[in-house]
Amino acid sequence: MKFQVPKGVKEYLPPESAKFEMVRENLIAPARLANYQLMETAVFEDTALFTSGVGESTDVVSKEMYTFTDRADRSLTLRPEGTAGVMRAVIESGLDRGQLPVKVWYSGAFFRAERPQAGRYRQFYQVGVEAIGGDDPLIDVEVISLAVQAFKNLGLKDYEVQINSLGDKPSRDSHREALVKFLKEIDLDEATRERAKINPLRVLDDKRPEMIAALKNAPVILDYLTQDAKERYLAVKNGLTNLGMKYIENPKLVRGLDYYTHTTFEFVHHKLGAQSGIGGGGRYDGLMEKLGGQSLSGIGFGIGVDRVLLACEAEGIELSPATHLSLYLVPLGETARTFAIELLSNLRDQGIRCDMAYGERGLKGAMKSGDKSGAKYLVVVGEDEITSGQAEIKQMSDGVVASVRLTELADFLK
RNA sequence: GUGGGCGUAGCUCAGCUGGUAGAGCACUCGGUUGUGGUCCGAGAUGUCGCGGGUUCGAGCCCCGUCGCUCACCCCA
Repeated sequence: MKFQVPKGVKEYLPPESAKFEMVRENLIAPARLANYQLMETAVFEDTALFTSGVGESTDVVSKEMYTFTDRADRSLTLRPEGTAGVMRAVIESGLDRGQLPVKVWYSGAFFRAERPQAGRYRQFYQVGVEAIGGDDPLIDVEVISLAVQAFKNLGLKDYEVQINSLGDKPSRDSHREALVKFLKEIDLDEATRERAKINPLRVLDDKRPEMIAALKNAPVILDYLTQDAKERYLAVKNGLTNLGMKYIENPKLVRGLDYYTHTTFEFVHHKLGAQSGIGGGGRYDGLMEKLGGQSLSGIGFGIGVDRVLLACEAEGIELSPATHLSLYLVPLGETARTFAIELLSNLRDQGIRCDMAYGERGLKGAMKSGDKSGAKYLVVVGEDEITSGQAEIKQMSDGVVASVRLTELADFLK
């Protein structure tokens, strides 16, 4: 039996894994600077959390969940998204009874049982933030700006920020009424008619050219916003403009999860294939209450680490690891090997990144591995060096050699 | 769930109208008993995805199957 990685799971192995690490760190950094704190929540949850939180009618819940039964016959599901779990944990722990807003970030694997494709995996990685318990439109601005800042730090350019407002309940209700009426008058295929019945809003999201044409004059929610919703949307847009952030209004932007209200946004990259959304999110007033908590609003985003990595590659962005090996030791003989491992341990104690040639290899072979390790310096340690305490340290880039006392190696490398 | 493309060495791939399996890179050792990268030499590695069929003979043709991949749907 030859085992292989489960279908649709993308693994990151060295040396490419260094790029993944870089991307993830860059996505997290702006959130840390803005006082968001880490939240590490359950990877699997009670299935009902997602069916009621994310919404029965969504594709995610209706056909993409990894659901299983445990030994006590509980129905559990591998998390397909991050917000519901975070909300559950906040309510459960009472974090929302302290100072507001609660600002948290998370990073980890999520699971959806879809047919794999470029940039779409069954196990994928997201970095997300949530700001819970604050109605200030400036929080919406902050959340969007965190993502934009992260993209900027990475050097991403060829993408756009799309925004829309889904309004509050009264806005949605009157728009829904108009939309249903509109949809009744045009020709729809079976699947779309079905979707229209469950959640007409999502019909607008159709990307097929003929549907886009048919929906050209469909009522858009922006025309049905209540005064209040309109003002709040305007405040968000003004906030973005004040920060010098470019965005494109997309009145048909409807996100795939049911809990969104008011501000919604999506980051779309231009050089990816069909899966061009590198992140997205929005406001979710009402979600917490629906999950059994108090009535607090919230807003957050999820950014796909896998897709941002692909986007960086598509733009030709160099993602080299920030730190590399500074010293490589080549021991000659058994005594030297024992000496070397001890020396390594001391150096690492002082924060030096170092490695050595293990095994009994010829000098040439050991030098070669030193070369490939990418270390900045190399030191050969044999009987002579151990007795004299003096060694030659070689700079690998140009072969220049200097003399150094072994006891002063750490200082030399710092 | 539906459709297209592709499965040959660790990796990237070649392999003619069917004739008995190859290159480059990487790896190990040596040329140089204590100094890498270049060069030269040597070595190791394959159930040609799997199963069946046609044939004297199949990596190549046919059928099935599994996997990967891209796209639809949808999303990170």
